[in-house]
Formats: sequence, structure tokens, C-alpha cells
Amino acid sequence: MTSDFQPKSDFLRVLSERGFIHQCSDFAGLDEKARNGRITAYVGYDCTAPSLHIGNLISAMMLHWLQQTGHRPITLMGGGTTRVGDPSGKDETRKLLTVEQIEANKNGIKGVFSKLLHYSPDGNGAIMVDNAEWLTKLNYIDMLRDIGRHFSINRMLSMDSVKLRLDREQELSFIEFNYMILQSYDFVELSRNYDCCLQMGGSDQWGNIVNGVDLGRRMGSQQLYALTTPLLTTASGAKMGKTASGAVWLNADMFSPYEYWQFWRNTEDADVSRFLKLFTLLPLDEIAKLSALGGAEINEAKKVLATEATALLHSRAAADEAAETARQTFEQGGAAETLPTIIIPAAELADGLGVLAAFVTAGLVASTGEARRLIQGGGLRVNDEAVSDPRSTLDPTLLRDGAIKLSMGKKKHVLLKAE
RNA sequence: GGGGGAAUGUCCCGAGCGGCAAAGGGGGCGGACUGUAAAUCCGCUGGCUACGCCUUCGCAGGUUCGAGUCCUGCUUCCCCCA
Repeated sequence: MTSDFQPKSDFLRVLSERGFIHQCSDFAGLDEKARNGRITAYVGYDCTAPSLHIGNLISAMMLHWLQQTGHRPITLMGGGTTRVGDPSGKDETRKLLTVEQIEANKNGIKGVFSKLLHYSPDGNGAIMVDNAEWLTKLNYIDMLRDIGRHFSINRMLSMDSVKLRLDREQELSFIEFNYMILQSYDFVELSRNYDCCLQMGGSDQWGNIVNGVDLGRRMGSQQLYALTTPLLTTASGAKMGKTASGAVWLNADMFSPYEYWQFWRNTEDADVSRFLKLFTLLPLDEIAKLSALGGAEINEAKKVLATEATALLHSRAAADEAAETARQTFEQGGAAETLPTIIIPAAELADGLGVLAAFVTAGLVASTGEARRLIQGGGLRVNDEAVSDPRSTLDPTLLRDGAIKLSMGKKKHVLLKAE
């Protein structure tokens, strides 16, 4: 955390109170600027996947508060930079994505922001731009002369993103080495065209952002600022956002509102307060009350966290439905209608469907082998009864209200319906 | 250009005298205990039409009853010399 500086601007005060701030290039200067008028700030998003994930949410939330406190957010799509690939925090070169993939990913990512920001060309309406617009037009010689000359290789070699690779004797290709130059240039470009003076991002972006600030100074832009968030980890130190099945995606078609709700519901006790501040819009005094709950009561706070976070990203209705599904499933031990459902042909069930196949079809296990192992460990249940024989079959007599409830472990349930 | 190393279970790290579905971690998953938490303990962590069959140790061949392990060629990476 950066000193005990007391921000006077609404913007930094909110971010600071809610725990968003890790580092800032010039806290006092930025605070002053934000207090004296509307500023424009941006966060860049790489288009490496068809959806953003939890790790991206924290910076998106910063943009939200930026707008709420009267300033203008820019969401920068990395349509250009993704073609190069950011080496920060990565052990190995990522495979280059095709231009088509990048475009497709970009379109997948865009949607999320409309949940958190108002877009409009006027006032403090958010704007979305794509750095492919200017990066793809750069001419190599011009770029070297205008931009490249401001970069010192000596200094670039000392940047974490580069040093790490070199220290570990892992290859860093020239194309990746250029990433920070392009990102720096983005900042200057946005500062010229949109009067943007602040770039925010995760702490792993500090080096890239500060380089942009520096380039701005060398190229005679206005004073630029850098602001980063802490790296999102759980209280036990694990990197957030990775689950068994992969990342916690923000797009509903990749990670359903119900799964999303469950993700937050399973937060560790020690993280509840921090996450309420970061990922919900609840006022701080209310969060303080919730955080004060001790022992088993903290579960109430987790439900609020789950519902508020889900409502913010998906919708209030989806959040309430997820909460209700969870209530029926976990608190009453029933099978809520709204659990994830898999439909199979009625004939298949009438003929007797093998349990192993059923669990594979339901997507609860990846293979029949895994299903067998889980059965041995007592981890699979049909209508809440542990499965003991891998050769047993499911038939229509097991239908309860038209569905068979398949469960893996205590938390994952799927309804199997026949049609 | 010359010399020397390295690539292992498709999550990662990492052992591996010619008999290996391959030691050990980490991570993940399941079970017990709980509060859908943490900590702790136990189990699992190639596939299948499953007491049997099939496919795995960078790639392609070869020697052998049998190769991750030996030989040849290739690819990629690292180190030293130039």
C-alpha cells in the first residue's frame, strides 16, 4: 500500500477506501488533478480469450468508480497489442493468435463493459477504442525514429517482465520485447487524442504503464499518471480466478450466473470484507456491518457478496435466481428446478442408462474412469444416494418431479431430464 | 562454425541399473471433520465395451523376447568457445 496519503478527490478516496490501490506514480499530483476537474483514464484489455475473467474485473471496477465520481473511462481493446503478445508474468511465449481469433475474442469481451459503464460520446460517457486503429498503421522506420529512440535497452532489460525471462533462461522473442513499446505508445496516443492522463491496471502492468508515463514525458505530452491494483489472491495465497474447470469467466455463456454466484459464495472467511469492497457497490458502512459477523454467521455476508457481485455482472434477476437455487439445494437439500439441466432422449433412459455414462453426459466427470474412481471414494450421488456400483443403471423410476438429480461432491449438481 | 548438456505422465516441477502405467512434490478433485469457510487427516489424479484390452516419456527409425532407459538421424532449447 502506498503511504498514508489522504486523498482529497472523490475518485482516489473511493478507490483507496475500497482497497483498489497498490501503486501510484504520483499520488498527490493525480489527486490534485482529479479534484480540479474531469479526467480521462483508461485500462487496456488484451484479446487473448473470448471472455474476460475475474482477474480483469478489478480494473473494470476501477473504471466504474472513475465514472461514478464524474470522470471519463476509456476501455482500450488490445486489437493491436494482442497480435504481439505481452510477456509480463508469463513463463513462455504464448502462441501467436490469428487476426481472426483476436477479432472474435474482442467481440466476446466488449459486452461485459456495458454492465459496468455507460457508454456515450458526451460528458463523462465511457468510450471504447481499439489500439489496432493506430498500431497497425505504424511504419517501422518512423516508429524507430519517433518512439524507439526514447527507449533504453539497458532499462528495458531491467524490467521485471524481461528480467524474469532472462534470469530463468527462457526465451524472449523480439516481438514480445516490443510489447511494452507499443503499450507505452498507446498511452501517448490516448493522451493526445482523448486527453487521457491516467492508465490503470493490475500490478503486473506497472512496468508497462510507467514506461508509458515516461514516453509521454519524452514526447512532450501532458503529465501522465500510473495507478495499479493489488494482485488478486485469496487469503491463503492462491491466485484468484482459477478453478478446476479453468478460469472464472465473466461471460455468461462460459460461466453461468449460478456458477458465478457459487464462486463468490465459496469465498474464504478472511476475504469477505475485502471482496465486498472490491466487487460490490454496497456502501462501506454496510460492508463493515457484514464483515463484523463472526463464525457461521459470516455465511450471510458471503451470500450477500455472491448476490451483489452476480447482480452487478449479470442481472438482479439472475442473481436472485442463483441465490434461490442455492437455498433450495443446500439449505433444504432439494433439487431446485433451476439447477443446471441436461436433457437426454426418453428412450435412452427407458433402456437403462449406465451411471458412468450418465455422469459423463451430465458433464460432472470427464471420463468413465474418473466416474469409477469417484464412486470408489463415495463422491457420486444419484438423488442424494451415494452410488456404490459402477455397473448400476438409471431408469425412469428414479425420476423425481421429472428429473434425476446427479451430484458430484457436495457442491456440484445437475438435473437429468428425459424427453 | 566447434565442444558440452537438456527434452518424462498434455496443469506444473521432477526421479527414473533394459521388465514401467513409470518414485516424489505442488496444484486439482473426492471423502472425514465443519459453516457450501480455513486448518487438519485419508483417498484419487492415462483411456476403454474393464479382473482384460489400448495408448503414453520431443520426432522418426534401429538393436532386443522386451526400451523412457542402448544405437542412428532429425527438431527445439540451454551453456562454453569463436
